[in-house]
Amino acid sequence: MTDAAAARRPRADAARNRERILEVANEAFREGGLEVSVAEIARRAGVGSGTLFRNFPTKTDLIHAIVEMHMNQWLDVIEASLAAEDVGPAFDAFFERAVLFNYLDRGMLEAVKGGMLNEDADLNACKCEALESTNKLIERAKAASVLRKDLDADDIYALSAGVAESAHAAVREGRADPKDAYKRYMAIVLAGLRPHD
Amino acid sequence: MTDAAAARRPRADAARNRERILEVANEAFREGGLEVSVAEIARRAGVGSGTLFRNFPTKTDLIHAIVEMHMNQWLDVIEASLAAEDVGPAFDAFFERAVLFNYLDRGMLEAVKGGMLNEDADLNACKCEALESTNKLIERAKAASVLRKDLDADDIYALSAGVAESAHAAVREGRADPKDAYKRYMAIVLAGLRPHD
DNA sequence: CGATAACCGGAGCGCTTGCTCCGTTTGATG
DNA sequence: CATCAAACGGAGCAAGCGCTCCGGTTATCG
Repeated sequence: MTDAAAARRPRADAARNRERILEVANEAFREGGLEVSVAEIARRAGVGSGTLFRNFPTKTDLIHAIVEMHMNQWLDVIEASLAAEDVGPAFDAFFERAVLFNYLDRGMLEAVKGGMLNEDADLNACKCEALESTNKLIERAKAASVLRKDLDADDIYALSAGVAESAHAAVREGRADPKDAYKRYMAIVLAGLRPHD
Repeated sequence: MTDAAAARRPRADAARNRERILEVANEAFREGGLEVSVAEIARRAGVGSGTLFRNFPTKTDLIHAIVEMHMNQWLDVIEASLAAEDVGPAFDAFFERAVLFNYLDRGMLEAVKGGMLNEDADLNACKCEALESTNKLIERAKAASVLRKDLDADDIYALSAGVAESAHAAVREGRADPKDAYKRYMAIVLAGLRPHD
């Protein structure tokens, strides 16, 4: 077993290339969206397209790998939010991170919109876990009366994506500093999320 | 002059084809977004691609024609909203129409997002006129205390696009009737748009 | 009812994209 | 250091795109 594992350990340069491809692809998709060509990514990674396709037989496979990476990081975010003390600020901070998740990464936003999470079993499992944990957070927020009662995790994620899109629109028109363009719209939606009196 | 005008009047079949192409393209873009191919539109219109390109030398030209069509209709919507009596309901109804404008037409949403309005002089003029009229409506809403004071027309359009995207997300997850999926999210944003007490 | 100019359809061009194939190079191993 | 499977790079393929070109068709009008 140890032999087999050792024998199958990839060559050093191969491992380095794989990592570099993921790194570069992540950055490229974040800035340029999923339509960035595979050739472009290979070029930026200083690698032939053959090498790229050996690691990720399909462009979709490459995207999946990156999405999975982000999803796992996201699960940590949820966990951290669940560990916070004050429910009100915790929910607001969580919502801000959800908005930023969509706002800062064109690729992820497009991947989610394109329904990539639903077509892959692993990612779907990840997503279900995230939804479940998020719903815990949401129930607490409802109990603390900082959130309308007629909303669930899916709604919150849908709304966070919407805020990100609104902010993108404002930036596109050159009417806001890209650094915090999302904040005004987020504040509006957060206000709308409070229980009505 | 009459002779020249008459001589240049297009042939009956040509005019019919042009209209049919616009009709079909509008529908195709609405449902499938701007990435619908020109060949596909020609096919659906029962026309050769040569005919299509004679009427609209560029795919962009075709899109411009449709966008202009919708923009003119939109100017009427604004005018009608300005003519309404009760400011509060008028603003809410206007916002709903803005949301629907983005929600029901993938092509228009993408055209706006792609910055097509800013690159064309005619459309840009149309857009400026729309923004100006919309700001009148907004000032009235502010005066009637149904709208935060720190917002303008661009903000409202950005937010309406965001609501449409949120609704699209909900529909994509199969969690809402496409017919009125936008209503819940719109209500939330509208609540957030009220002046804070 | 010709004659003719306007109009038609679709084959085909050039380009880009995701992906494959294969001759060459290179890191690991005894 | 020699050996060789493993990994490399990039030329090349098929498919799809926007767009052009041209031989055939047809609406229009004297």
